[in-house]
Amino acid sequence: MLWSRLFIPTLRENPAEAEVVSHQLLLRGGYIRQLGAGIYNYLYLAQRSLLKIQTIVREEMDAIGAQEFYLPGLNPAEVWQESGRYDVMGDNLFRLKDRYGRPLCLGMTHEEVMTIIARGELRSYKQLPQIWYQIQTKFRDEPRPKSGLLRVRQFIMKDSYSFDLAPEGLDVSYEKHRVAYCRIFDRCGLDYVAVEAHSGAMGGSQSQEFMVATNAGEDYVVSCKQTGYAANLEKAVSRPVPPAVPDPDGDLKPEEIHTPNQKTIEEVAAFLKIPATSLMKSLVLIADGTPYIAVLRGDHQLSETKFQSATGCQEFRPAHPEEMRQLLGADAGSLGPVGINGIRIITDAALEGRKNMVSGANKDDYHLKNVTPGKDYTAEYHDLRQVAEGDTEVNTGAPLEIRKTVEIGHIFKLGYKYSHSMGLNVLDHNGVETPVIMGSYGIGIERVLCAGVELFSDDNGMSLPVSIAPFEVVITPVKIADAGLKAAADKLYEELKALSVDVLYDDRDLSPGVKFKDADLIGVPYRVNIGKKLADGKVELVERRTKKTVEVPVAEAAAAIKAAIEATLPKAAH
RNA sequence: CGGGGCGUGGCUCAGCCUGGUUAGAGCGCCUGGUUCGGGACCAGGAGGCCGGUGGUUCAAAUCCACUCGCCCCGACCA
Repeated sequence: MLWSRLFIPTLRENPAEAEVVSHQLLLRGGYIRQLGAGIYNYLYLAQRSLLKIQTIVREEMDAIGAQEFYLPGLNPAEVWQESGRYDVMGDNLFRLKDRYGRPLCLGMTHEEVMTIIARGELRSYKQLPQIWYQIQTKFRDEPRPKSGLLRVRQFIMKDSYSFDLAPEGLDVSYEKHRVAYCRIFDRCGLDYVAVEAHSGAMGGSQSQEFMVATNAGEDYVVSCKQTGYAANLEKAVSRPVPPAVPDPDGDLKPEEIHTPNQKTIEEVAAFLKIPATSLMKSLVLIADGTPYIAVLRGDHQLSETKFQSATGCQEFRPAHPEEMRQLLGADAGSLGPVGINGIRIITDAALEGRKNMVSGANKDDYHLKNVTPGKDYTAEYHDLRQVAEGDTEVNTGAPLEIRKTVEIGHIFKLGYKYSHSMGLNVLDHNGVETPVIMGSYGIGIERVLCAGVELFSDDNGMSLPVSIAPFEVVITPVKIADAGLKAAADKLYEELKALSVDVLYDDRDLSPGVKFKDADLIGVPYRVNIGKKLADGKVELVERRTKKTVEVPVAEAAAAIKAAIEATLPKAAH
């Protein structure tokens, strides 16, 4: 492609609205333009990259025997009503009406539609397993679109669905996807981790997220370099930092102590001159209308997802001040689990075995010392604690790391949720109607691009992996008006095209600095400078990411570039 | 939905508090010329109903009200 003929509107300055790196660079590099909040135009460069990503996804999905469909983004409301998600999704689902007033919605995913196809056509176990996928635009009315292409209201997603007769079959389909996803993200040149994930409101048992570490992300991943353990913070488990001081010995009885105006853990700890690890934190929560008390070590944080799993509730919130007073007779700051009747108390497992700790006394300005969980109140232990900095791996005690990440893919075992709610059954070997077990697997196409940009950029712009860069190489004659340079560039351009290299030819009549800056900005992985060294029959081959420059004879340039590109591209699966 | 910020040529921003000639700058863009190894230089030029509506005033980019849009934090998020 001739750069002079292309629409690549690069920007010298960062647009004011862009905060995260990928957003800034995609805007500056002329990849995208915003149309509205969370709605973007993908211009030529973005489209080229996204198509390359999609091609990789297709090849790897096809390689595991998945079949590509294309399903509507516009769905009748009944489809979603049937599964119950029309209500569950709330405002996240875009809803509209047709001219006759019939309710429709825009698909966020396609479990329902796929299930409808399946239940109409899959009749026998002989037709299983099936893996169906599509690459489609999805819509979500995000409460807060942000971070450029990372959280948007319209985006492209590869979603696939597996249908199996039995859990063992699902295990196979799931594993196929896991392997395919690794191949896809490897081929896209990303550094990622597959982590254990919370299965969420979707139901289902096992679930893994593919995460890329970046500050632009919104998820946290806990990982261990030594053991390879990796999990979403929502689900991660760890060994807490041991208590700062040992618990007082003896079979002591709870005893009130006056703690005037000492409310927060820090205040109480300072006042009593004991570390936060010797305190108990009591939280009053209203889950699906029922009050609960969650008890944790003073320095620990409640994990919302773990609390939800422990109680099995749909949603919960902290109790209002009046509710706390009404239920426990004291304000937040003096609450504790001792002497409570009729409220379920859930204690974090980190308190198991502790004794003679300090908790609130359920009496303003008083705390209790010598509280022993399980003795002074009934302790029902659950893992409620969010993993914190400094924790160590459960089994080995190896150090854990907490990193901010962005989710680029998710695979999970759906189970029978849709088969049951929507009636997807087949006849098994014995002619008995059996519900089909499903899996669901997604990849955010734009997020793969964003992750590539986030991962690989410097002050000059992006340096995308070869496999997803819009072009593989850019030819930059230093001075296009120089007939000799132009002739050499023309020739190299033709040679590279003949070798099927994705080549961009910067034939613009601009000063070299501008062309170098632009090339660096849009992130083309290789650049060939054709300039004064041509007098010696040489051109420069520059690697964008490392800035490494080698001189090669013009005649060998095309082959050298081809070889460099080949060397970086992992092969497709078959 | 709660909190904060911002809307002025394509981009980045100044001007607004303290109303008053023709609304500015840099970058970009167009024309001509000189340049040509990391965002060149000279000369000339085009481009803005100051987000919208209503109000106050002799007079509004500037003050007031409403409204729309965008960004950020929080809440939320298969």
